[in-house]
Amino acid sequence: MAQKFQTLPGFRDFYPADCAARNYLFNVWRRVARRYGFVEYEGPVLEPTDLYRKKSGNEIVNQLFCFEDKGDRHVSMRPELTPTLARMAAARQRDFKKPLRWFSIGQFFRYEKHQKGRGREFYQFNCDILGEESVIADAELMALSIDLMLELGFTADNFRIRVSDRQAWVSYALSQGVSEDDLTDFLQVIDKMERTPPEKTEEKLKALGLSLDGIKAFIQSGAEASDSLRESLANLEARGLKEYVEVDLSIVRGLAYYTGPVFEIFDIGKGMRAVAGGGRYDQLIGLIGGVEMPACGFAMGDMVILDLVRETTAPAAGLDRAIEAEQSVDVFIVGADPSKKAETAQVVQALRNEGISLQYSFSEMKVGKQFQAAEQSGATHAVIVGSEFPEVGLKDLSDRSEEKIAFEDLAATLKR
RNA sequence: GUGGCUGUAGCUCAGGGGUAGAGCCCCGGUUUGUGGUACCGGUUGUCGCGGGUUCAAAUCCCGUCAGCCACCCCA
Repeated sequence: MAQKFQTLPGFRDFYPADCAARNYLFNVWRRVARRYGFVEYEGPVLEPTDLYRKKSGNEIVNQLFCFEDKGDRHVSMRPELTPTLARMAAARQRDFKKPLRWFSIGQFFRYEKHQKGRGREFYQFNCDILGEESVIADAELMALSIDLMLELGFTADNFRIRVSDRQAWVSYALSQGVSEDDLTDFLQVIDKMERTPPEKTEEKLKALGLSLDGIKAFIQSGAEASDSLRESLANLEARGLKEYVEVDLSIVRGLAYYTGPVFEIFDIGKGMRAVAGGGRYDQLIGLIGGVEMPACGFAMGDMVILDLVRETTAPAAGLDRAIEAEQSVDVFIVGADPSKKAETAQVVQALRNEGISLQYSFSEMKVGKQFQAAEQSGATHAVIVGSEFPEVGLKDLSDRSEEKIAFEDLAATLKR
């Protein structure tokens, strides 16, 4: 009895339809990034574990795919790209004109329990602007993330980008007498406020010398709370993107390293899942790479967004079309005369040389079967190579019309 | 890490102590140069794995592994 193998927990097989879906998403990511003038880069999949310790502390090691290599090095499959980006940008920062507009599409690994929208292996689109202090850079990333959603077929009915400003909270807290050392704790309370009972939040705020009412009033103040929010909002409005944007100061994002505007894209509806998120992190490159450089960026993973695409009618239709197109050919060659095998091969290669994608049957098959296969191949046309060669039949598979045509005119006719 | 649900054909699932089932998919055929429908036929299972109870276990019990979902976390 053969041993049965299956994928490791949290890992996925990509059958052709899955790969087609993934490619569709990658193409959208890449197309929109290019439209914004971003250039693609990539880093190693395996990095020293310390690279991630430095940024996020020791607890993070629990969620890393880490091990010792044969040279006794402590290494990790990358759980994210930002530390790699910080290292790369810092190492050769003099080589590039500022600001850098870099994006990347890659695979990441986290040793976590597998559940909906989350695996141990996933793909992520990362998009960062480095060496730019202007809040217009933040707005540019927000606009880009909105365009990703629109490009996938979503509308204002499906999603919102919720924007906030960590700096506004820091200023508020300091003005209320919160000490520098308590800032991280304070931001965490705000971050968890939505899913924590009010009494508990109140209790924690009291310990910091704050009141829940005061916090609520501050959240109510919205964009008035921050100059950079007002500015980025005005920019997005000028772009005609206002309907997608919502100021929500309750968003601060879990990560400690954000220093300014932060944003998340949420689906509208019961789930309210975050499909993308990011913000400004002006200290991180200095911390990791030793070169002070302001920066902002965001990321979008493949799992939640593809779930959402599949659950939403118009985007799902676009995805399905792409999946079908990727698995189809233009033409199917029907061999109607077994004695014309050489001629069939000649036709096959001649058309492919013209850039036409095609399939044909490798083994002898009844003509009826071949048309069935042609149907399933997604081809729009069938070319029948038979005893009349070099005259061939060109059949339009959708309306079943057929014409006789000289082989030498075939490619040109098909490319019309 | 914690909890709930589920594991039967490639897929979706029914059956619930006594001969292993359906639909879909796949393959072949319906008289040999024309396809989507229809009809006929065919392949596929240690009923997740291990143990226990029983004359008898896919079925009941225990364990284990895996999957899904939620919590935690989310770079």
